[in-house]
Amino acid sequence: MEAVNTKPNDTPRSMPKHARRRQLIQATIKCIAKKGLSSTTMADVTQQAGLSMGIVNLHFQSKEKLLIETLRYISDEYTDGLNKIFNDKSLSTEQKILAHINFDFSRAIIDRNKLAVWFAFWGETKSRPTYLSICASYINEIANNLTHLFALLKHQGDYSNVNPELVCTCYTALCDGLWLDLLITPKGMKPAQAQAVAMHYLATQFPEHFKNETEHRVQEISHGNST
Amino acid sequence: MEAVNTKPNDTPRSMPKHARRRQLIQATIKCIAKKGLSSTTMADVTQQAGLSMGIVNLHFQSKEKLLIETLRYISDEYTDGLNKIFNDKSLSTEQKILAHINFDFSRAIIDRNKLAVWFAFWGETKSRPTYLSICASYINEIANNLTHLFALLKHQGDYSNVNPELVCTCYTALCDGLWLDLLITPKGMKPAQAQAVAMHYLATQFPEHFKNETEHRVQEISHGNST
DNA sequence: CATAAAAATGAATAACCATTCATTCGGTTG
DNA sequence: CAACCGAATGAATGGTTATTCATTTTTATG
Repeated sequence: MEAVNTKPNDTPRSMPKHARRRQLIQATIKCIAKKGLSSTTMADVTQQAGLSMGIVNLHFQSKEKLLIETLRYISDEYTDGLNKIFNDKSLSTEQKILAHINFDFSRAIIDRNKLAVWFAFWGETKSRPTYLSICASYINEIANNLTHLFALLKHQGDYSNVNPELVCTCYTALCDGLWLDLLITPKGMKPAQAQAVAMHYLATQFPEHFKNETEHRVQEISHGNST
Repeated sequence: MEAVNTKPNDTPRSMPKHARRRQLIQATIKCIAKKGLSSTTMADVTQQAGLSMGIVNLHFQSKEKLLIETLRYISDEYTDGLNKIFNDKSLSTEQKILAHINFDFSRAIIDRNKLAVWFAFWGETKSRPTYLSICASYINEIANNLTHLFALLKHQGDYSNVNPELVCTCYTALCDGLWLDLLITPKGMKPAQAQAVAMHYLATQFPEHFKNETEHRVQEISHGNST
């Protein structure tokens, strides 16, 4: 009964399998961010993890499978986080949507390392059916949940001509596009700004709920405004 | 043995240099779409072009330079097309914005081969300063033009609380996000639909100008709507 | 403590790939 | 037509890289 601790201690020869796999996946993310997907090698990944060459094949069989698991990892992290919000019974519809925005632009998610990984994989979906199907499935899941939230909100105000599906498509695309801004112009676009932009759109659809929220956010950020 | 050529006429030993370069760039785009950036090889590209191995180094010195020129090619094609619109004196502000939407989702631009290329390069910007700077520069140029158009439109209606910069950021991000939808869910999202979504956002900001335009577009596409 | 099982190592291997350059080809010129 | 020259070729080269596996290290068991 040696209660050897499961603490973030460095390389206790034997971590549980899934932990070692996770360590390698995290190293992969760092490498893709640092060198790009196209020039990330096994040697890079194992070195980044502080382990030896053969370790990836031991745990993942092949490089390709490591990459697939890496995509699945960030995609699961993302959907799990969102599902916690969607399933939280203590939150109102409005609060869930606010929580979505906060989550979508939270540190853990829009960390530029991970953004680079997202885009790298998106860029390969056309040639790798496996990547495509992983992406397609999380996209559908989230779209269903969001559409449902917007449909609920529609009946909590004077929103008779809101089209929940359309709003979901628009809002989702907007968030993805803001991720691109965060990746490409990190100096020019801050997470809080991105959030304000997303909120600004929601306010156009659900002014009774989000108008005030929007105005103070946008004001904090942009100084040149209405005349 | 299929050397799918861009030109009707095959390989007249000596094309003008720039034409040969363009041929190789187009082959590169096809290869990136077909195999992904990370496993596109020189052999792939030259074979796709129906030419011999050494040809890329002859015309571009290195693979890396070929890739840079490929990014520059699609980025120039994009900005040139938009600049033609922005500089067209026969178009009103409103017409320019409509032309932007049409262009942004026109066949030539949202061809899925090219979308795959865009995302592949975006995914590498974090590790390649050259890619980043090419992207940053076209993004800025377009943002300036669009912001200007929105600022002009603001004074052609009752739009006193429109913030042109904010609208530009939002609209641009939205368009990029819609590109992602077109890339990843090609079966689920058609170009015309993407246009309708973008238009829908513009109508929230400039209803006097785009409201009608939007309604008929959205109706054509989505059937479940307002109640 | 001895032994077995599991995990990890990293040198060796084989496949792959960008680049080079001596040679060939095709068009042009005088 | 002959001589020339830039364009194009593609076999050869040398550097990388994913994968393997015999060996070593660590943990678990009795």
